Amino acid sequence: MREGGKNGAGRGRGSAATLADVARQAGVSTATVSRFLNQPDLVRPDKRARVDAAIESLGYIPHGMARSLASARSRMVGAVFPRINSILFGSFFGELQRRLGEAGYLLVVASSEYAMEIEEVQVRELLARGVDALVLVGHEHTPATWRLLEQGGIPFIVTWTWREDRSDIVQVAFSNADSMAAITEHVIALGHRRIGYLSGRLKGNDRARARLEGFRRTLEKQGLPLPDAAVEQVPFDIDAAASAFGRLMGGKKGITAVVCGSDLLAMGALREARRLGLDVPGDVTVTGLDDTEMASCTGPPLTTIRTPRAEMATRAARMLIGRLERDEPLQSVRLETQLVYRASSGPPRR
Amino acid sequence: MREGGKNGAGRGRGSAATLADVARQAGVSTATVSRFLNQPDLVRPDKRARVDAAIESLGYIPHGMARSLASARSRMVGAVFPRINSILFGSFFGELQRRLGEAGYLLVVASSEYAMEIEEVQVRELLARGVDALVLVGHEHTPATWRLLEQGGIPFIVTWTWREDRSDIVQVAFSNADSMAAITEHVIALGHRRIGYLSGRLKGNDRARARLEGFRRTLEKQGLPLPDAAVEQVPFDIDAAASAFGRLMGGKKGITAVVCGSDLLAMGALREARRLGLDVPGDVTVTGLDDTEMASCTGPPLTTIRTPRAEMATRAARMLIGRLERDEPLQSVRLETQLVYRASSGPPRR
DNA sequence: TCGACTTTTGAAACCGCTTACACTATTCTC
DNA sequence: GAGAATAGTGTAAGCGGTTTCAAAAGTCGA
Repeated sequence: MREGGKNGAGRGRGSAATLADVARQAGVSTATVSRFLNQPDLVRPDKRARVDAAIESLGYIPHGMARSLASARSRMVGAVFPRINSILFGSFFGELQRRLGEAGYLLVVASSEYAMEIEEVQVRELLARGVDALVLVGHEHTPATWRLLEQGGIPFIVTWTWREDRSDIVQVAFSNADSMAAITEHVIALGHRRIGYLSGRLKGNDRARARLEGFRRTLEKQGLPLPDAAVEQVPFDIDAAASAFGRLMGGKKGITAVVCGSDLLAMGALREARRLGLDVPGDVTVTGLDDTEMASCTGPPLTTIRTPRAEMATRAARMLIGRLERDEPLQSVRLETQLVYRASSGPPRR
Repeated sequence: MREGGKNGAGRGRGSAATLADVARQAGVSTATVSRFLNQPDLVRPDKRARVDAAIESLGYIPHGMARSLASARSRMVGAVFPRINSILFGSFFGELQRRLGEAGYLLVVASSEYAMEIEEVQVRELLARGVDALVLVGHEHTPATWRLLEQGGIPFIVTWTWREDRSDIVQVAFSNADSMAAITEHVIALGHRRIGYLSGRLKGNDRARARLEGFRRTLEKQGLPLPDAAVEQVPFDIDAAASAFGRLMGGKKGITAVVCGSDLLAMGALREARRLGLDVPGDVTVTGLDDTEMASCTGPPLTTIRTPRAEMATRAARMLIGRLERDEPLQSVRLETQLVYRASSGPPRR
């Protein structure tokens, strides 16, 4: 360890090397070091080498915050999800993180716990942190949140809920209503006539609302009845779904199929069916929506709809990067979903 | 290309109000506004009101980066997980985020994809971003990573893998080996003698290695054989697990139980068992480890070990906050796990 | 070798906020 | 009511980079 420095000072305890230290050591100006870091081609090879060596020898790590402050770009992208610890958003978010990471961006997440007021706080927080862009789930946000987005002056993308009528908003999403309609048609085509619906909480969740609407629309179109008692609304939670399923099957409603608003709810339903000794799909058909990783592992494997989570993430990330790096325009994309027919659905036994 | 470009255009938040604007509008100095933001009690009520009004009327949002730069604290905590999009880490991470968020900290995550070199880059990146603390998974990291942690000068916590011999490191974790030993004992107690093991990749994953070791240790202790062919190692992936399970059950190895390194792998095993027409647990017992949310929904419900993910997160968050806010010392905590006996395990048929 | 250009550089002005320090108002003590 | 102690405020120096601007260095054709 050499101690030959001019002043001897500068190497405090926690004080890491700064760009100025590097400049001094390399015998160049701070501007040159900065250029070396950001646009190496602007620096002549010989100095480049000197700076490189200095950085190496000092173990210099650029100070991100200082950098952001000076350049007005944080290279962070914010995302607010209803819940982070769900397989659903997890797979989306993991992919998003990966793609952004490849381009040198950091993903910063917050979870709103399905509450719009919390979301508002989170958006404000992320904006304050200086994220360069924002990814949101759904179109439902408080007026204040919209205002923040507007004033924030940064690009943002709405995912997960496609709305035909929002051409003013950049969306990378799929139609929840159409997806649910598709699986409902499948169930009807199998011959079911008395169909129950198990939904997640509708409040603050336009995905859930759109799905229920898709279900209703389809039943109506086919002239099938939907008694109020055939719709259950519960928190997104396996246990809650299980007991709701019990309620749907109880009484003498004669329900032969339960369409669930998501895979998670369907899992709760399947578990309860097993507990009640009901055969699926013999006694009752159960369907999900999402096609999560474990949909193929339930007992029985779940008929569901595959939603393009990874693709949403990839597209959103690519678009955002294009916008941030090369000022390319953002453009809405509607993605498609697909029915995955497994063993949990079948014709009613009658 | 737009003329005048870099200079006037004001990218980012462009014309957002600054603290100086607020000060001017309120007729006080910037120092006072800053105090108002950070230690309101130091400001007299009348000025406090004026500043408050000014902030409100200007829609002022403090500039996080400038703040961090000046105060040398970012109020961000970094975390590097092997994979983000897994239920496993998701539940941990969601809780962590919540707890930290409550205290005004932002969680920034990166995923290493189970590769130590990537992890190293991520740690460097997070450090560069100025996180105030770091949460890691496992004890296995590259030498350079350890060096970074050392030099980084910020507190960090290792989670998920308890190691008795690392009293120098702050851990909030459980023993993977002991957990696996416990479930293996359960399987042996049921009467199984020829037991297969389905493991995730061992490289760069000390959790997986510890689990395998716990399994081996228990078999040995009981004097049971473990032919090489009875151990399969695959990527963490349901499909891979499924086919590995097929290989274990193929041939005439006479295996009556397959102990899996994680719930995810067990799900793959169950799926394949169903496909092969094997009855679980009649023909073969299958166990997991983690007790993920859907372990109760597989067919049949999975016997597994509950790992304290939420508690790890809570504790880690609390400790870190205590350290960061009140300079309290960090202290290792060993958490316990618990066998959850469900329907996928039972005595061998014969 | 000289002048017209084209790179490369360094000095210095910020970026927006925190905070040490000095100073002025208040409150307290006797 | 004077002097000491305390509370509240403003000034200005950073924090560690980026970027503008003009000067310095290098290139090239004649």
